[in-house]
Amino acid sequence: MSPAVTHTPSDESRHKRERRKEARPGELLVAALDLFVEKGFAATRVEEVAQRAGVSKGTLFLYFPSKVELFKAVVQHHLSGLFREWNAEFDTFTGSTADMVRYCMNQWWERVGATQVSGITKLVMTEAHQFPEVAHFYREEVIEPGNALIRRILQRGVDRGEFRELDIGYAIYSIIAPMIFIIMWKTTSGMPNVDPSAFVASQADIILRGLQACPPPTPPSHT
Amino acid sequence: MSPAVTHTPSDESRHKRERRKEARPGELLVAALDLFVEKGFAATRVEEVAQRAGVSKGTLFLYFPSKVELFKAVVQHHLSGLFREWNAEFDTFTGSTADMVRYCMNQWWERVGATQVSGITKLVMTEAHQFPEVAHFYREEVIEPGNALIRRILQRGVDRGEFRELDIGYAIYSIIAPMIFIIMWKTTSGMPNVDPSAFVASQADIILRGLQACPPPTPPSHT
Amino acid sequence: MSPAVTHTPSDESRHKRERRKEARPGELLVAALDLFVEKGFAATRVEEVAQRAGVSKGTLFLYFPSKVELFKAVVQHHLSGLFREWNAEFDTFTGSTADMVRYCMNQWWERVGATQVSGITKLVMTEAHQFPEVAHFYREEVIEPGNALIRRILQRGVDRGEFRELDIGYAIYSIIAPMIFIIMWKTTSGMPNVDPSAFVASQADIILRGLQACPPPTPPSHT
Amino acid sequence: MSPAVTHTPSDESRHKRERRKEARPGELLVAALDLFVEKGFAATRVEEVAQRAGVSKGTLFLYFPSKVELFKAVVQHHLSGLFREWNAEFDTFTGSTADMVRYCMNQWWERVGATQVSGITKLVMTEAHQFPEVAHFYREEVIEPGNALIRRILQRGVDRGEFRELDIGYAIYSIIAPMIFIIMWKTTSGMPNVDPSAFVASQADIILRGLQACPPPTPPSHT
DNA sequence: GATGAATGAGGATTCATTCAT
DNA sequence: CATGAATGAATCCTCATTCAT
Repeated sequence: MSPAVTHTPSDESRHKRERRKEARPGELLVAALDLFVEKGFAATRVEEVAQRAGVSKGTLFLYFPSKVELFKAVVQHHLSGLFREWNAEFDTFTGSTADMVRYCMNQWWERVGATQVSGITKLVMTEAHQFPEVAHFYREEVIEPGNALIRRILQRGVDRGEFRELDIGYAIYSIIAPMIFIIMWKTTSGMPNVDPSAFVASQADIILRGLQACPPPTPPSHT
Repeated sequence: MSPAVTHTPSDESRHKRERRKEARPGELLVAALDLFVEKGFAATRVEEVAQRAGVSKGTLFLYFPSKVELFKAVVQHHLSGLFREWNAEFDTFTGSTADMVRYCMNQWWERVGATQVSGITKLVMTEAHQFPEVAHFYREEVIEPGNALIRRILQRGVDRGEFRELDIGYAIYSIIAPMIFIIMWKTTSGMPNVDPSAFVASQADIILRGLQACPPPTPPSHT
Repeated sequence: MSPAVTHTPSDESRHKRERRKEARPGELLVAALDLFVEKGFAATRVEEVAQRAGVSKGTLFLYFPSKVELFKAVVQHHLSGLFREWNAEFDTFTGSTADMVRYCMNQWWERVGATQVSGITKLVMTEAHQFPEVAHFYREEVIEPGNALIRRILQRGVDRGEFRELDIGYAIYSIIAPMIFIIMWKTTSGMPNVDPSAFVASQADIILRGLQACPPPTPPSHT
Repeated sequence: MSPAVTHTPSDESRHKRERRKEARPGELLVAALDLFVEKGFAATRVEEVAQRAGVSKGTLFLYFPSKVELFKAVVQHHLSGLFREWNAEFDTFTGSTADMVRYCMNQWWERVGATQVSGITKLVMTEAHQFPEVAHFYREEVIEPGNALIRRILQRGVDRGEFRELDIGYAIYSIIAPMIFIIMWKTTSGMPNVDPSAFVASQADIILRGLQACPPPTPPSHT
C-alpha cells in the first residue's frame, strides 16, 4: 500500500488547499472501497467518501463524474492486471501439482483475500445486479482468468497422474468455492470467526485428498 | 384501472379482497424477499413491494411499521423453524455417514438453495452490516444449528471409522462453504452458470473422498 | 380565470393534508408560469413554485416528473387550443378588413397580451434555446396559426381592394411585430411605461393607413 | 494541450500571451456576450466564458469580481457611447424626413441589429428583472436617447408638413417596435426565418405611408 | 381496514468563487 | 499576473412515512 493511503495525515499536510492532484483519485478510490464494502453502495454517502479521503464533496466530483462512475472506478482500479503476472508464475512451476494448488490458494489469500481487493469481490457479489458492466468486468478480469488458471493446474495434475480422472469443469469449483466463501464470510459481520489461514490449509488438505488418485469413497448406497 | 380502484366495488372485487385478507402479510413478505434479493435493501422501494403484493403502499405500513421491520420480518418469516424437524431426521438415520453428508447437502439444496429461502442467505451476507440483529438471528437460526448438525455428522463418521481423524471445527466448513457459495453464485448476476445439482454432487464426491480414511495426499514439500 | 387560481385560500382549506387532486396541477401550472416569467426558468426554485401553489416540494413532483417537464406543461397548458375557435370567428366576419385587423389586434391583446398567456410568449422568447421542443410547440400552436390568420385577413383586404398590393409575407409582420413587442415591453421591468390599449390603437391606426390603397409615400431618394 | 499549459513556456507562447494581455478583458466581454445571449445568464457557466476567451476561470475573476459584475460590464462595454455621434449625424441631415426615418432604421440595423450589440437588447429584455441596474442603464443609454432621436425626427416631419398630426408619444413606438421585434425574433431559436433587410424595408414602407399626410383609413365602424 | 395524496428530510450534483502555487 | 485544484452553498429530486378519507 502506498503511503498516500494513510488516513492520519502527517504534518506536511497542514494546508487546506493543498495541491496533490496525483494522489487524490487514489485516496478517494481507497476510501470509497472501504465504505462501499462496509455499508453498501446505496448506503454510502459521497460526502463520507470525500471526508474519509480528506477532501470536500466537490473535489470528489472533480475526479469522478458521478457516484456510479466512482463505483466502477473502484472496481477497475483494484482489479487491473490482477492476473497478469500471476499466470506466468505457474508456467515455470516445477513442483507437485498439489503444491501448485496449495500455492495458488495461499497466494489468492495473500494477494486478494487478505487485502482490500477482497472487498471488491464482496462488492461485486453484493451490487452486481445494479451494475451489470461491473459484474461483466469482474468476470472477465477475475473469474475467467482464475478459472482458466485453475483448470490448467487441475489438468496438469490429471495429465501427470497425480489426480484421478475428474470432471474438471466442476472440480474447478472445489477450489473456487472456498476462496469466494471465505471472503464473503469474513466480510459478513455477525458470522462466527474463522481463521483464514487455518481455513485455507484445512480446505486445501481435504480437497487435495479428494482430488487424488486413491480408492473411491463409499459409493452412494441408494438414491 | 383495476376494479379495486373503483369507489363502488363490485361484489367480486370485494370478495377477492376479503378472501385475500388473511394472506396479505405473507404476500408482502414474499414480494419483499424477491425484491430485496433482486435489488438489495436500499434499492428496493416499498411501493414496489406493495405493488407486487397487489396492495397499496399504505397497506404495507399497516402490517409493518417500517421498511426495516419489513426486512427483519422477511428474514424471520422465511427462517422460522428451518432446522426444527431437520435435526430429527438425522437422529434416526441408519446408513453410512457418507450418505448422511450427501443427504444433508441435497436436502439443503432442495429445501433452501432451490427455494426462496436461499434469498435470505444472500440477503444476510449482503446486508448484515446494516442489520446486526438480522445477522444475529440468522446465525442463531441457521448457522449454529447447521454447524451443530454437520459437526454431529462428521463426528459420527470419525467415531465409526468412516472418516479419518479431522479437525472438525474446520472440516465443517468444507460442507458449509460450497453450500453458501452456490447460493451466492446463483444469485449473483453475471457469473458463469453452474448447474446446482451437478455442483452439489461433484462437491460431495470430492469432499467425501477428502474426508475418508485413505492414504494421505502428497504432503506439502516445503513451506 | 378559474377561481382555483386564487392565492389566498379561503377558510375551507384549513386542513394541511387536504385532498384536492383535481385542482393541484392547475394551481402549480399557474404558480410556475408566474415565477418563470418573473424570474426566468433557471432562477425559479421548484420549492417556490410549490409554496406559491400552497403545496410541498414533493407534491409538485407527484404531478410533474421534473422541473423541465413542469416548464413544458406550463407552456402547453396555457396554449392548448388558443387558436381553435379564434379562426372560426373570422370566417363569419362581415365588416371591413380594417375592422378585422383592429378586432384581431384587440382580441390578441385581450385574450393574450393582457392575460397570463402573454407570459408564455415572454417565456418562449426567453428560454427557447434551452427548450427547442417548447419553441417548436409554440411555433406550431401560436406563430403558425397566427401567421395564417393574419395572412388570410390581409389577403382579404387586398382581394377586396381595401389594401394596396402587398408583399404579404412581410406585411404580416407589421401586425405581429407590435403585438410581440408590447408583450416583451410590458414584461420587461425598467422600460418606460406604455399604455397597451393606446399603443394597440395607435399602431393599428398607423399600420392600417400604411396598408391602404392611397398615394405612395415620398419614395426613397437614393440607395 | 496548448503550449500555454506547458510549465516552461516557449518564446512564442510567452509572446502570444503578452501580446494579448491588454486585450483580455475585451475578449472576455465578447465571449460573455455571445454566451449570455445564446444560453441566458443563468445557464452560462463562467468557465465556458473563460474557455472561449482562451483564459482560465481564475483569470476571469481577476478582471471581473463576480459573474454579475461581468454581466453588467458586458452591457456597459457594448453600449457605451452608442448614441454619442449618432445624434450628431441627424443634426446635419438635409433630406426628407421619410429618408431620415429610413436612414435611422437602416443604421440601427447595421450598427445594432446586425452586430453583437443586438445581443445586449436581447439580454436586457431577458434578464432585466434580475438586474435592475442594467435595465436602468440600458434605458438611459439606449431607450431614452433613441426615443428622443425618433421624437425629433417625427416632430420634424410634422413641422415640415411631411407627416400628418400625430400623437408622437405613441407614434415613436411604430419605429421602435419593429426594431426591438426583429432583434428578439432573430435571436429566438425556432422562430420562422425573416430576412432582416427586407423586413426593415417593408416595415419602413408601411409605417411611412401610415405616418404621412394622406386620406385617413376606413374609420372604425363601431366599438 | 385500505387507500393514495401529501409531506419533508436526505442525498447527489453543480458551479461560482477562492487561493496556493 | 495566471492558473486550476479545491471548496461548499444551493438546488433538484427521491422515497419512507403519515394521515384524511
